[in-house]
Amino acid sequence: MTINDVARECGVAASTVSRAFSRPGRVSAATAERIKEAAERLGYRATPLSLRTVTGQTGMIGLVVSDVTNPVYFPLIRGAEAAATERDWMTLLTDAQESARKERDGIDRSLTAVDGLLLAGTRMSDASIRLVAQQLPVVVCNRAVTGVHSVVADNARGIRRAVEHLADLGHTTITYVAGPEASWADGVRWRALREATYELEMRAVRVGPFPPTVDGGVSAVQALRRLDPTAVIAYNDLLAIGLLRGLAAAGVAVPSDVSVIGFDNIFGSDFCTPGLTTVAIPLRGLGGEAVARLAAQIDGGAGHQIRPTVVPTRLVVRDSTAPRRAQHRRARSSPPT
Amino acid sequence: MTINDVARECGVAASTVSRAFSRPGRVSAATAERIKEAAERLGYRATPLSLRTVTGQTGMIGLVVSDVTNPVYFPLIRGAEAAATERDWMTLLTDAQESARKERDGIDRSLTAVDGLLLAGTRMSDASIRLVAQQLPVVVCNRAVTGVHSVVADNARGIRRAVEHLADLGHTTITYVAGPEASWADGVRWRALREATYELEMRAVRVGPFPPTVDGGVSAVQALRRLDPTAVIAYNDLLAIGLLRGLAAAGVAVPSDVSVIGFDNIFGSDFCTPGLTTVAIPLRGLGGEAVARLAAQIDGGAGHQIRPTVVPTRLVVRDSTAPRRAQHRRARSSPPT
DNA sequence: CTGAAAGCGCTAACAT
DNA sequence: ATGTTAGCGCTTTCAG
Repeated sequence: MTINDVARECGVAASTVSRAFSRPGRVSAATAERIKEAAERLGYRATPLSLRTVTGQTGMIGLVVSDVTNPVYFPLIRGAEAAATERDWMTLLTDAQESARKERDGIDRSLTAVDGLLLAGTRMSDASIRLVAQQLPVVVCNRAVTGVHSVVADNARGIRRAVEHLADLGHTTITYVAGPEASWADGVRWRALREATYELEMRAVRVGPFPPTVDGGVSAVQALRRLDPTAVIAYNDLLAIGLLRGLAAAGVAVPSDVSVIGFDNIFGSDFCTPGLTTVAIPLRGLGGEAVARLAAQIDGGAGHQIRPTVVPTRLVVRDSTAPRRAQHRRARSSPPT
Repeated sequence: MTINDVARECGVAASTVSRAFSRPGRVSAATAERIKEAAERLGYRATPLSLRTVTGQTGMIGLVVSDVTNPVYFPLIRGAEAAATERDWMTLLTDAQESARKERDGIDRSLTAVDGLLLAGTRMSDASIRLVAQQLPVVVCNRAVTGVHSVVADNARGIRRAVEHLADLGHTTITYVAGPEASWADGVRWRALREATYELEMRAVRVGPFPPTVDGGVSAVQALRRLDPTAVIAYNDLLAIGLLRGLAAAGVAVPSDVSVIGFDNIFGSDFCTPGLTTVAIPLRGLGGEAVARLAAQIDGGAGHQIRPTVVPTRLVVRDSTAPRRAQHRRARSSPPT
């Protein structure tokens, strides 16, 4: 069923059928009606991909995530999907599976298929990203790359809130459990932590890096125990949840022995034990915002301001944080109160 | 950069360039080399979407999920993604957002863009699915539809194992907390539960339906408390995790007062409290298998056996199941042992 | 308001 | 082994 079949059926030219669909108003109401009716009857469906050859547009955007399996992306994907659908775009999903090569390949293959690209959690270098952005509209999520449009969370403010919260609870030293070194967010969070602790006259300690997974968190506990911290902020919730498990297994009580704070407020951070105090990012909104920025580039052409869009963060206090324990926990035999 | 630019650069015909890429061996090694070099230099990239007009193929498959936010789909999406990439296909993702209309729309829009369609957790009627399957290759995940290719988990065996496990623990009555009525899996699981309990001379009780979400599970607790069950099997893990939370809030101890079993083994079922005993589905494999079946249809043409591919399930025993409590729990004031 | 014709990037006959 | 030609489904001039 092509546009020609519909045209023949209605006794009009193919171009008229085309106009009836893509240029409403440039065709008389009567014929437009007739055409739509015939199209419906014949079961004709527009083939947006044909446009690629003639207009250069495909009506699709690419979404490359570093790992579809990571719960952080759930709301982000949905937000992007919804915003794309609203603009009548379809979403081409690519899972990099935490592999730089797969990511590059996926981007390469997307390049000619999409009108724009969303990069979420990319592991590529800034230079590589800029190279891609030269070829088509790109928006990077949760990372700032000079010269490339991006949408980032207000990491610094989130960390600041977390540190203040711990300060209120009487903590004086905060241990940061670091995520991957290639992660832009990890750098920003650690820096913000140092600044905030400095201002509040606290101490900051860093351990890691660790893989940003539950298992990574479990394995981090060993390093942590030597430090015997009273307050920990983890790079993200996955790591924090792993910490919770590892600490429980080691007989360290959270939050009475040590307070733990995560980042992202992912699915599961509310029903782990204890419920995780964490910095929430409006990931859904972030995804939508990213698509909006992409749309601005695609429709509006080049230029505009290239400064990152910043979405706010907030601290969600649950049960993994508590006042600092009075004395040193070495006397493991001390009876519980 | 088109095929023509490369052709001009090399002093050959466009068709030769085309052949150099898509029909290796039908062009002399020397020219092939020359062409590839020039293409590289000019930054030419193949545009697979153009093929749609001439070959009818797009090199993309569609993946429609009822809710991208549901953790069950993550391994499935990844499995499908990986299998598709292996075959050099790209994945067009559509999120139905639990809305039948959005699902229909998404499918409609995919129809002309993809070579085949994977339906995961579809809410459509069997008839509608068959209608779609008439228009292009379709594989349904986790649901059997006569006349349509499908990949399903061995729900019955999973339930059977769960029931046996509870029987071993001395339980005599099992309460099933049902999921959505439109869900094929819900029907199958409940039926299997009835059969298994019948064989083992136990009793089966059903409550619900409830939305298959954590909140749904929390709200199900009210209905459950009237029944005062000793063993519960929930439609899925989301529901089961909600149950765990609701029961804890109501002061009912799991597993000593009541055993709870879920289904799916989703992310989070291991770190909720207590760890959830659940029936695991190899979702990743299921997604890969579904793509394989799709490939068989696309390449191999029509026909073949249309019987569902069945992937195995297994029971993962964690901490939410225990021997049946000795006496009736009404005396809420009885001291803990 | 509508038709005719050209052309998008590419491949598939059909020649040579 | 390679060039020529036609044509895929669609939009876009350009006429009328």
